[in-house]
This record gives sequence, C-alpha cells and structure tokens, in this order.
Amino acid sequence: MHRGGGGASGSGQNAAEMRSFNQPCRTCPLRDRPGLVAPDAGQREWIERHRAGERAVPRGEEVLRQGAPGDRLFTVLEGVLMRSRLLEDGRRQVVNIMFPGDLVGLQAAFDGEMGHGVTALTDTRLCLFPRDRFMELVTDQPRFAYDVIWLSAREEDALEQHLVALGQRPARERVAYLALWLVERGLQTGLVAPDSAVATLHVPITQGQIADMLGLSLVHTNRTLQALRKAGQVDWNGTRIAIPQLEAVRAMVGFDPRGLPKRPYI
Amino acid sequence: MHRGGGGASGSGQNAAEMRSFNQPCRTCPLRDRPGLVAPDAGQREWIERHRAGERAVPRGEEVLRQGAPGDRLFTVLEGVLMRSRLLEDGRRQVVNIMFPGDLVGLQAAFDGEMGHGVTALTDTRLCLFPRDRFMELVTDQPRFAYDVIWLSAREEDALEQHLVALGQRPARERVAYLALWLVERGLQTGLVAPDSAVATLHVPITQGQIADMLGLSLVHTNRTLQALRKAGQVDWNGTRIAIPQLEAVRAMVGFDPRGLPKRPYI
DNA sequence: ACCCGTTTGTGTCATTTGACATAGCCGAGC
DNA sequence: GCTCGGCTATGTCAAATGACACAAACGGGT
Repeated sequence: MHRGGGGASGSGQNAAEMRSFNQPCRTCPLRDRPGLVAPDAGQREWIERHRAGERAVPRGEEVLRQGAPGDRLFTVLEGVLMRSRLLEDGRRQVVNIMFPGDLVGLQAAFDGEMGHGVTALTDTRLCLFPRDRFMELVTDQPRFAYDVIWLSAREEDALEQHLVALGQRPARERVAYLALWLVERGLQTGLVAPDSAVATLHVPITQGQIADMLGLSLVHTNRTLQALRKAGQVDWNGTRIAIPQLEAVRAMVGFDPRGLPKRPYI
Repeated sequence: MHRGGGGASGSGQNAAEMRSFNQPCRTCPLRDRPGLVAPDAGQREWIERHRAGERAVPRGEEVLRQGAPGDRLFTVLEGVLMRSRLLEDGRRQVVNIMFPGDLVGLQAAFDGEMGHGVTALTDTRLCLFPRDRFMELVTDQPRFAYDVIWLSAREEDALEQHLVALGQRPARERVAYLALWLVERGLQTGLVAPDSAVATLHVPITQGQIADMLGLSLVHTNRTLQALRKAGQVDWNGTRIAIPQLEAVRAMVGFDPRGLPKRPYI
C-alpha cells in the first residue's frame, strides 16, 4: 500500500457493526438529488418488494470484504465509499470512489466472490438487495435491466478515465484530475453546492488513499498536493477538496463535459 | 502517444473499406469456442432478427472512431481489436484488448458518442447491431439483459485488473502481466492451443501499442521486453506472445484463476 | 530489386518518482 | 493534560523511467 510506510489497520469489521432499518422508497434520500432521475411510483413498488432493507455503516468500516461471497448488492443512499483491490503482497489499488446512487457489488454477483473490498469513507446509508432478488428484478422488469446496464456502462467509463490518468498523466495532472473528478461527481450528486464561488467537496480522504488510487508514493503525493495548493489550483486537505478556479483545472485535465447526464438508480 | 516519438498514422478509414455480408447464426464461428457458451436455438432466432449483418474489417482499420455517434454495437466474431482513448494533446491510452465474443460499443450506446476508438489488430469479423434494435433485444428478452450485464461486469473486472497493473506494478511486472492476460484470454477464446508445450498467442501488436497500454515509454518497453526474453519468462515479438513457463509467470503476477468462467455472447 | 516509412534496438543523459529517516501535528482515549 | 497512533510534512539520496539521437532490421509497394 502506497509504496511502503503506513499501517495495516485491518479493522475487525463484522455485520453487527451495521445498523439495519427500513424506510419506504417514498422517502428515499436519493429522490431529490439534482443529477439523478428518480424511479416512478410503479418502479418504487417493485424495488420495495425486492430489497432487504437498509444498512447504516459508520465511516471507516468495511462494507464488503475482498474474497467474500457476492451474495448481495447495494445502492448507495448517502455517503461516499471506496472500492479497492489488494494484491497478495499487500500493495493496494483504490479502483474507484462510489457516490450516492451508485450500485455496488454487481461484478461479484456473477463471479461469486468479491474481486475488491468496499470501505465507507463517510458515514453511509445503503439500500440492500440479496443477489437473487436483485436478479429477479432485472430479469422481470426490463426497465431495471436497462438501468443496470446504463450504470454499468457509466462505471466502465469512469474506470477508463482513471486508466488514462494512471497511464498518461504525470503526478501533478493525476492529482488534479482526481480532485476534479471527485468534485464533478459531487456536483452531480448534490454533495457540492453548484453556485458557491469555490467548488468544494467535503470527504475525508487520507493522502495514503490518494496515493493508492493514483499509483504514486505517499511522499510524492504529499509534495504534489502542496505544489497544487501553492499554485492555487487545488486545495485539498484531509477532509475537503476545493478547486478555486474550476475552469482552469478543467482545461488542464481536458475535462469532457459529456460526462454529466442524469443518472438513474435502483 | 507512447511518450513522444512515433508517427501519427491517422489512416483514412471509411465505411467503404469494410465488406458486409450475412451468415446465419447457425454457422456463427463463436459456436465452438471452448470458453464460450453458445445461445440456444431460440436465442439465435432473436439475434438473427435483430442484427444487421456482419462486417469484415482488415487489420489496422479503425472500426469505430472516438467521438463518432454510438449508433451501433458489435459482437466480435473473429479477430482481435484494440480499444483506445486519445487525449487532446495526442497522448493515447489503450484501454483494453477485445477478443471473440466480446461486445463493443455499449458505453457509447448511452453516451451518444464514442468515448474511445476501436481498431482491428488482426483481420476481423464483426456481428453488427443497430443501437435501437439491440436495446429492444435487451428489454424484450430478459435472458439477453442478463448476458449483457454479465459481459459488462466482466469488462469492468478486466479494467480493474489493468488499473491495478498500472497503479501498482513496476515495468517488468506490468509487461509480464499484460502478456499473461492476453494469453489467458487467448486460451479462453480458443486462440491459444491449451496443450502445446509453450502457451503462444499470435497477435500483431507493436511495442508502441504495448507502451500505450501500460503507460510506459516506447524505449523502456523495448528494454523491458528484452529483459523478460533474456530471463526466459516471456518471449514477445511483434506478432507472437510466448510464455515458456506459464506457471512461473502466473505466480509473479499473482494470477487469479477465478477469471475463467465460460462467457456468454450475443 | 529497390525505396521508404515503420518498427525495433542501443547508447547516453535528464527527470521524475520512490525510499528512508525523522519530526511535527492532531484527534481519541484515559 | 498526557500519551499514543496515525497522518502530514521535509530533507537527502537512490532507483526507475523518460527523452533524445541514431542505427539497424523489417515490410509493403512499385
């Protein structure tokens, strides 16, 4: 993990640490998110029939462990999570960051086993579907099939963008890219105020996690963050990403505004 | 593209360079591939009704151009293709390599516009679906929806693996990883003889393309290839990837045998 | 057989990034 | 208020990788 240094943490998580409860879809916190299209009443009814309630996961907790059986799927209702893969020797790659509305665990639903772990970066609420019931939903209701494919395609697109960043961008651009990507996702999901002078996303992410996402060493990540801060381009401390000149950073990173259609969710 | 050097190519491709023809699904070349599960007669009938014939694309030709309208999808019937993204300034990231049975163009079917280009590495045959007809197929026939989601999940998994390679592996491991990944895909799709003493895949890939896939410079890629060759681990020339000790390389790369379930196709 | 553009190979040097060591900081728990 | 562990910061040095320049091999077209 982030090239030496750092502790293993490990964190003895178990299902008991999640609180479980149930709210009707009518009151789903996703309903008013600006970048999301809410399902209609008919769809909500189907969802309510197939889901298995909600889970609250506190910040830092592992939601799904790599290698665990892929017997459930989640929609993120509230909060931000991190998806990461561990190598045999302890190196870690953070693969993507998940925002409200995102569907988590799809790949393992076929593989049988989670290829990556999922950890809550903030306190989080999740909407749980047992695998089999989810599959019923998808095969019985074409509209959901369509939406799942839609979400899949978007997730794939995000991974492609990250791949480009890792493959082609030097450290500075890479960090700026990630900051921008996160803020844009925040804008989409209503976590970033669209009108404030400086676009700002509040999420606690350590420099070690940034390093593990961007394939940089912890030390170099630290120095790059400072350079960007001094240059006034990106101000990223442990809990807050601020991008003073959004347009300038968009230009540096070659931001593609195509990435902002309204997203469905389930 | 591969950090300076190299030519732009460009290649004046147009639809006229593809030959178009039609074969019944009964004779689809994918039917006997070892790692694929063929659709049954009922499914074939639906596919035949929705597809718009085949295309033959010669090696080197661009099948889909980045930025083009995403109004069609392909299943790869024969051959190997490359999916890549161009940055504004000419840098290029090869995102993935597509094998027989893979579905191409799904993401653009929603975005409206191709986020990446697709180029044939070998002479290729494709099975074409107009976007709208494909969507009908998926929404009318749950079985297809399931398979498309399955393929999506697998593609996502592949991109995650590549992401790990770019983020966490040094050049040598990276190249070995890619060689292994390609050979395993070849085994799965019947392009690599499973019983031969040395696992070998015949695909013309230039060192520049390898560099652009792994985020290495052309020169460094060249040197790394030579090192691996001298070490007897991977023998990769422009047209042929041979892995003398498959197990040794699998160990070096931490190969996860979970990745080899039979794949559906459409 | 010849030409010419592409691809591969090699030497030398510059730059980026990583490693290690250490110090300051900050929040959680006693 | 103190201690402790993880996080952030900084200095110095080493290693991996990239840049440039050029030569040799290859391959397709005339």
